[in-house]
Amino acid sequence: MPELPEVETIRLGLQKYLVGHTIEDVEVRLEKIVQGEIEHIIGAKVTKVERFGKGLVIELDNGYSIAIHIKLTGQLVYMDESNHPPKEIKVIKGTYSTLPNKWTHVIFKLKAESEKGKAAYLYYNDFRQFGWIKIVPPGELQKLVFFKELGPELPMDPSDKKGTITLEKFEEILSKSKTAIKVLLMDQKKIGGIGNIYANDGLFLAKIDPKRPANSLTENEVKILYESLLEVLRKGLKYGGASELSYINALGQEGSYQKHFLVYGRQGQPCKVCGTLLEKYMLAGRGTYVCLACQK
DNA sequence: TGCCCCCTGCAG
DNA sequence: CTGCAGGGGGCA
Repeated sequence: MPELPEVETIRLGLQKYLVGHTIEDVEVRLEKIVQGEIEHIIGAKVTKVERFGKGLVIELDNGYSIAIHIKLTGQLVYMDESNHPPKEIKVIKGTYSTLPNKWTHVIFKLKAESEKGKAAYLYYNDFRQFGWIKIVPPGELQKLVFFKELGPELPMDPSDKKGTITLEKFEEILSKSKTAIKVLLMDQKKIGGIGNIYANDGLFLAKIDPKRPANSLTENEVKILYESLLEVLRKGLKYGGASELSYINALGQEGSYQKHFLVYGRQGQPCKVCGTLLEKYMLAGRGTYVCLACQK
């Protein structure tokens, strides 16, 4: 998923449905996914769900938190007792199943919020098993490598100015690096949240060649790229993320940004601007999609 | 800064 | 069967 718009979509769902629930029990079916001591979160209540780049943090009322990274194929799905009969959710492209299934590695059992409320479950599924869940003691979140080294983000919400990357800051980040611009955009230590889909689409929208050294962009190109990235990220969020392989939101629903890809995954198909057939090549080990006519 | 690796499953 | 997949950590 697993880029900023997808993780943010999951966060919005968890914030809505998880907050207020008390964790009654945690069933770990695949040990390597979970680090830390489970007993510290039993009996604690969820107070808030935050996102840092592509990482999620579930905050608890006893000061502990649950840090989660779903990597490429993790899923966090909330279901309460009203889910009868159990609905099927997408597991992998073309494969649907009810929960829990063979890819469910952790199950959080949640108490009802009130006597009348319904008990619920939060399932963590991950067919490639790359994701992780860490039980973090109070105040120790910043000790995790992922959070310690995560760079600032682009301001998805125009009103969110704190700690986000302004155009001036973006210019500064690019000017200090001669790495290929696409590789820099995806470097989470420099900029948090952008992955392969939105880097490809953003560069296309800005008409910039992904291989260009970051510091070779003109002032105007930097400005256009900044606005293009914000546009594709916001569009991704608006469509609830891109469900290519296995991404689904906190209720198990698919997003639809994949229907609006500009260049990602569209090699051999015509450019939406000029009609030239799009190309694909590998750059730093990642699929890179371009219109050779539009992007310079 | 670049490569290999962690895994499983699907497309070609 | 081989190669590739929204990520990123650890190593040279």
